[in-house]
Amino acid sequence: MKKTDQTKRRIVTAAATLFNRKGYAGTHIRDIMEATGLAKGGIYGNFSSKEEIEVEAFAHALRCVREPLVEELGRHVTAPEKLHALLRVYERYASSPPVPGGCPILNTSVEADDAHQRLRRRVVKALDGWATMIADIVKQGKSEGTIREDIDAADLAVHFIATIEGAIMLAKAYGGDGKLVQALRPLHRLIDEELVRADT
Amino acid sequence: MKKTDQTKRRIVTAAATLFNRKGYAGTHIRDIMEATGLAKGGIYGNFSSKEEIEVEAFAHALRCVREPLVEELGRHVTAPEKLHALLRVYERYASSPPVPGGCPILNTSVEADDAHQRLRRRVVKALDGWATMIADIVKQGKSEGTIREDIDAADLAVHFIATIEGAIMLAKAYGGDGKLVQALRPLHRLIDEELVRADT
Amino acid sequence: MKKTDQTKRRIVTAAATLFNRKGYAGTHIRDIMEATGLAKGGIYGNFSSKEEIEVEAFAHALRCVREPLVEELGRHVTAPEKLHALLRVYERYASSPPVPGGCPILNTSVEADDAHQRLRRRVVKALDGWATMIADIVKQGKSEGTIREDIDAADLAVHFIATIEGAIMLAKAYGGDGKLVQALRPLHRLIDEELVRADT
Amino acid sequence: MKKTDQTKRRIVTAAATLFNRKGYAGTHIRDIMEATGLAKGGIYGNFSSKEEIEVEAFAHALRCVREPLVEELGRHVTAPEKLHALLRVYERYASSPPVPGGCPILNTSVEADDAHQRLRRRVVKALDGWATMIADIVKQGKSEGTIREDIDAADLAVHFIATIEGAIMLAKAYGGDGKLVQALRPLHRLIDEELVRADT
DNA sequence: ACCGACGGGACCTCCCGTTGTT
DNA sequence: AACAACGGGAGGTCCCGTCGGT
Repeated sequence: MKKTDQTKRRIVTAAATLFNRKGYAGTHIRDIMEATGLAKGGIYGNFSSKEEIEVEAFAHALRCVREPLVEELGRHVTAPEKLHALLRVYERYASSPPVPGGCPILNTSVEADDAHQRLRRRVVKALDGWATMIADIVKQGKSEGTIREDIDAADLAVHFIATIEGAIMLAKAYGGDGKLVQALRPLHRLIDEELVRADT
Repeated sequence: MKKTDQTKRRIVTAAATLFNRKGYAGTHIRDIMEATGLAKGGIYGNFSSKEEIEVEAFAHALRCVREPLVEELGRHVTAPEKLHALLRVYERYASSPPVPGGCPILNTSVEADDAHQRLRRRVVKALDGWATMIADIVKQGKSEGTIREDIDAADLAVHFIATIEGAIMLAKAYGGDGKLVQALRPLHRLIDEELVRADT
Repeated sequence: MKKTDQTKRRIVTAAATLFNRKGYAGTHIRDIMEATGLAKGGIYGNFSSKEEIEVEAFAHALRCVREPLVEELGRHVTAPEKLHALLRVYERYASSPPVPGGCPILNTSVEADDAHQRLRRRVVKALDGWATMIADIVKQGKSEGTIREDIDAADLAVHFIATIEGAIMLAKAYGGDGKLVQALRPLHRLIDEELVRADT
Repeated sequence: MKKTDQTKRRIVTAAATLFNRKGYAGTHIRDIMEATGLAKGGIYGNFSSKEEIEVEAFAHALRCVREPLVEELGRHVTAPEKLHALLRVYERYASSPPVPGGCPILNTSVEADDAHQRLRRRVVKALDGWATMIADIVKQGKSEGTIREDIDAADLAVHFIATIEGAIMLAKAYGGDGKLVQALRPLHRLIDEELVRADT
């Protein structure tokens, strides 16, 4: 029972990286075999199909992405600080991403067309969760008086997510983190301006 | 000569849509055959490989994306108006995209890993061209006095592009244009605030 | 009418060389197109199928092989001289073959299995003709008193042909004419010994 | 490990016959599938490419050719006897060849043009080995006093090989072993004459 | 008479998933 | 539980031959 879980974990971990780097269609069972050192039987004994691996690997990638973020947010107190910290977490995506290959949400969303409804639904759920997380920070900021009351939390959350994801795409295309920092800089300024005005 | 070009165009057009919707790895020659009504001979008589189709299809998709944008920008005079118009063009991406399947730059960038260097370079070139286009509008705004002098044109361009691309990703994931509009709204406000402050 | 023949000749000549070098299965219509500068229509307007080209190309190759041989034999009078001359003709096969690629009879014979009965029959006819030619020389030698009466003309002819063809094979494998000369040398000696003994 | 080797052997054996009969270009994977009863997965699980099968099949064919020859030579003592025995082995090539389709060295040599350098090198190696084997017999004959000292071992070996190969070609073309025996008969006589003169 | 586009099919290779085996 | 062999099928490429056009 424990051995099984360990092997499943090995497969899922390796697959998550491969899928994130080469896409779902571009990653073959053979790649996972090589990455895990397992034979075919070892993989299909733990998963019934490639799609099942895809779903679990995506879930695993999400956990890898979320954990360090939540941890980092826990280190800060006020909402603006948390938002700044969130941006800084993503600014490190190019140099040291939680899962190699960029943001799994972005990558999966782009590839998950009509033929991958299962993954598409998971992507939406992940995005909803992420948006809620940001919106909650904004609400906290309103409660604690650090963020203006007339700011639409949902709007801001969606705006942040969009910019962050687009910035990660740029980072992947250009191959460095320069564009990432550049793209997110206005968000830092946005946070400070909301705060300032909140005081006024 | 005319017949060939016509058929090539038919292939490229169909392929551009297919690639944009299902990805490069996820689109098969068979799909292109069905979409064009051609047999294999008809396709490989005009292109020597799938990769060649990919490259030309991406170029075609770029033209489809750029043309309506340039056209729309030409209808406006001042820089802020142009920037608003640019955002509005992309807000229509969910309901009526120039190429079905979302933004070809985004989609190609996400799929183009180390194994597709040729496409990756084209993506970077496209992004550079787009950034230049936006930066030029900002510079024009400075000249005409509608945009503050201390705005960094390049930063703003990258920020816009990131947000727009991320918003298109959201639109594709959620399946409507609600998130798109939501994500871009702060950019509209940003434009107006730059202008206001420029007056001050 | 004259133009057609000229084009057919161009095709046949080019095809003969290609077939002799790369084999029938290994030569494609595209190769013939490139070698002749013709398009598909130009080829299939003169021949109804690849097999028809094969048959005519083989016939052409045979003529190319036979003509210089007959011509050379005509320059000599006695049978032993003719036989020596014949061997010398073939000793030049490696450096300057009448058709590039070796002996078309050998090449065609090896490739012509059950699926190429038509070519196989032509090969046999060519071999029969060649054997007859050699046997006739031997018979002439007997008449003129230069060759012993108890020599079997047919046996000698077949022996010569076998050795010559095998020697050509060696020349192709090794890439020079050293082995060719080496393999045929005993035949020269054989001729002289037959003559000497005939005198005894 | 045992199962694999068995299947590989099955593939190699079947392929050797097919290649020898229909040529390398003329033999398709489908033919090997039918001959072995295996599916594509079974073949490409044991060999990475058709070329790899070609190389191994040629090596196998060589072994099939050499073994009975070496065995037969071992049954004789003196050099002339061995040479006669060698010829007799090849005289049986038409009726019962070690590999159906004729001599693999001949067939491979004829087909192996510039595009098959790997096979061509193997052919040369096989021919060298064969020539050495014959030359060694001649040298043994000189030592034991059954063959004249002034006979060039290498020349004789090459001559024998050429005649034998050419004779096998004739046998394949004509479809019986009559020509084979006819072509090799002078070699038998040559052996006896060398012996006789050695005594003088 | 020749060109060039195309249909249709075959070939090699690879890939997913199953099965027998250890 | 993991391995290794295999079935079955699809994908990209190429190739023969036809047909409309010039």
